[in-house]
Amino acid sequence: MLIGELAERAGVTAKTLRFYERQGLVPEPERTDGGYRDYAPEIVERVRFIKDAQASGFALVQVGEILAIRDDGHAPCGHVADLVDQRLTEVEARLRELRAVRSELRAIASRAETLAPDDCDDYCGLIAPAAAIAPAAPPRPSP
Amino acid sequence: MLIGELAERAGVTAKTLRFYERQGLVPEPERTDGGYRDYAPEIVERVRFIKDAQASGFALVQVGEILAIRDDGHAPCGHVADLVDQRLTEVEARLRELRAVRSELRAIASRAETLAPDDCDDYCGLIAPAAAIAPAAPPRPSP
DNA sequence: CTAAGCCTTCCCCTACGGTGGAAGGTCAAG
DNA sequence: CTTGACCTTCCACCGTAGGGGAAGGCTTAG
Repeated sequence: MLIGELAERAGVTAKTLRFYERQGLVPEPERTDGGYRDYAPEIVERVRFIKDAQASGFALVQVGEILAIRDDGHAPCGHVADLVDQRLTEVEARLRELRAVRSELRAIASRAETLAPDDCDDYCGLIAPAAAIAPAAPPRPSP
Repeated sequence: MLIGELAERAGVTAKTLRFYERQGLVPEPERTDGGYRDYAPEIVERVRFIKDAQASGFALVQVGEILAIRDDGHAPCGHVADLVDQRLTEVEARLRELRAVRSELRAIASRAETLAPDDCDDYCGLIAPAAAIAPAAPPRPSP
């Protein structure tokens, strides 16, 4: 199977497949006499798995770890459970940040309904008070 | 005021200030005879405003738009209200995505408690069903 | 005179997941 | 023989918000 066919069957582009190969997510396939990549049919499943794992919120590095364990002949379940915990922590942190930003934006929106432009003497009277409420990135612990 | 002093007063680095200048967020200041940037004192407020707007969830491009309106002598309130609506829409979309990812990760975590590694015959029995549930990026509308 | 502590410009690097394009090789059909 | 569709490699770039460090200039105190 040439790269174009694999790409179509797996729902990605050929560029993406070469990228995955460079990242070590997809093994280097055989080559035809002409130098074309010649994939075994089961690679389709591998690429689909990569897409599924991405859709579940894993970064490609993590997908790579899972695949590497699998390629070593082990069941990656334990490592996957660890990765899930990691990702859940990250995702929840990001959710908290975004909720803070959202409430800040909502506060601005509600101020916008009451503040007359004439009261706006600094750069923007709507925005200025923001820093006092949502210090998302604390300036203290700089590594 | 030289760049180091402005940096310290505004709570950013000198690198950041030069970056803001390149992005058009801070006007090019006068220069001393020696070629050093020499800022007017009120620039401190401008840089602080940039930080506040960032903390409220605006991207630097958007802060630039607000400042440009202000520099034109207008009150940017109307545009700010528009920007707030835009950002709210984006932030809420991102929140929905992240919530979907989170519930997907939770589903995997709960499957991990029941699935024995032996039942895991494909790449990872925990992950595979994901695509059916959380198709975050629809493959159809590709521009 | 010289060393320290500022400042200058310049270019590259980070993470993330690819995308775009140039220059050229391969393969099958007409 | 040529055209067109496919493939190859390599290099560069997208966005975001800067950071790292080199090589050199300015200023001031000792």
